[in-house]
Amino acid sequence: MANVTEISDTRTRILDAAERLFVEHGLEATTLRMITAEAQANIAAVNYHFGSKEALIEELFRRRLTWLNEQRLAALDRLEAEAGDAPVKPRLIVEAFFGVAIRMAADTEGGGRNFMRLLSRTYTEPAEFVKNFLAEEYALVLARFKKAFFKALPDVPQEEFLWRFHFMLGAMSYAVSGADAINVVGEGKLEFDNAGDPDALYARLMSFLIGGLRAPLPELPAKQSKKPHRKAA
Amino acid sequence: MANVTEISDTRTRILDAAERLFVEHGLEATTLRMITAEAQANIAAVNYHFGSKEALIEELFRRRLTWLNEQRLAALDRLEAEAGDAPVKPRLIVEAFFGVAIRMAADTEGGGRNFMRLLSRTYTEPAEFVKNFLAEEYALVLARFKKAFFKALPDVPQEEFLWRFHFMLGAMSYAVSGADAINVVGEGKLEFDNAGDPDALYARLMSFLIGGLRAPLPELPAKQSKKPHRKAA
DNA sequence: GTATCATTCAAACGATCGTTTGAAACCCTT
DNA sequence: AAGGGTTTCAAACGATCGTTTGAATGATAC
Repeated sequence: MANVTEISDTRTRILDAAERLFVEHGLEATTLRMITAEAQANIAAVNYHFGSKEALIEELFRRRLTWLNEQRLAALDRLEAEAGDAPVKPRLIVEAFFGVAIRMAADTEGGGRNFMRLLSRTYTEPAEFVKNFLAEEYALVLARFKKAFFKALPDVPQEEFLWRFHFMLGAMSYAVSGADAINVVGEGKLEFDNAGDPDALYARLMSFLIGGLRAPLPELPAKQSKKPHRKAA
Repeated sequence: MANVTEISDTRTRILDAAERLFVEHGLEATTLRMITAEAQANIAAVNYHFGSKEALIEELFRRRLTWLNEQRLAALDRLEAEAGDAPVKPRLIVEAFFGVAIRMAADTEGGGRNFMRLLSRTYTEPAEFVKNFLAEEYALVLARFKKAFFKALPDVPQEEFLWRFHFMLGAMSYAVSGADAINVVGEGKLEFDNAGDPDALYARLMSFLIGGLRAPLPELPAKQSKKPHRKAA
């Protein structure tokens, strides 16, 4: 162990370079040679420091995601402490969960923005080991927030809420992906760079999310009694 | 040309197989050998019928996306014809744009479901040629719908609306991705298979989208007068 | 100075990728 | 039955992937 206080700078350079490149090209299309070239390291350094490309990806997500979810839980802790036995207002829970993420996505220098764009996209990533890893990493924080939401929204059926939460995640994902995709919508006519004004993006997204969360409950089509089995049409 | 009425079944089998596999593994991770194996065709058939993997992907998107967008435009045409000079109600425009997509996503037999899941994910796809292709394919339909929305929502600033439209696309994307990602949220506790009840999903998503679209406008942070250049903090 | 460890490096590994080839098989018209 | 055009096939192409190797280099402790 050469230097304990500044653990192998190569490791960090590789992680940072990988983060940038994964956002730009995707997990599969980014090669270890691209990464090590950008990190100014040798190709063998990846397997030396991480063991494999897969392990590198996991470590890359872990170092940011752990922090992100800790922040989320801490924010929820504060809210629940303030509220005492009363339920926390839904809007505040939404802000605790998504606000931390949007704030992280606003960090252009520290790489938080890159990571959030990567994370958003990865939520629907097909690769099996990524899905499993994310599910595990999210389990605790999701359980806590779901519980808080259920308590805060007693009039909303739980299944309905879970869907709305899912939709909210989608909206946030696209909000963070930002200019990548929205230029398709905006046709370049308007200035669509959320890095230019993260506070505005935050305000916009929150309005939208709260609006969707608090929307009138849908009239669901004729409830098929419990187990329809839906044989023939 | 062997048979004009039933153009080379191999072509179609390859497209269908590719669609299934692309959803499951992603564009990059799906190899031509996997595709031709599933399609019961020879590996060379892809390059014979399409020219390249890239061309196969474009053709795969084109055959469904063209139809989808035609349906969207037709639906909008009907709405505008009914409304005459008056603006069409926002909720109806939303239903025209997203309803067609959700309905397509409900088609489990014809492959529409697979395609919509693929399309949703691909909207944030990093691959350059995919982005360009999608932007081109979407240009017309987006222009029409944006115009209709602007007319229907004169009180909403256009930039605000474009963001909300962007958020709506994200919500729909996740709605269609369905069980893939939502099991992370649902933890398998609830039954989360939108294929089981597409009508319910449609109703849920519409409520959410309309709620978000019609949400109170956000209070944007201190408007930096036009061109802030934002040098130092 | 020397032994010991951690790290870096150039080079090569086998595997697999998309693509190409040239011949065989097939189909339809004459 | 013969011919020409279309489609399929097994096999191979060069390129590039993630990974491994073994020696060179660096830093630390004795």
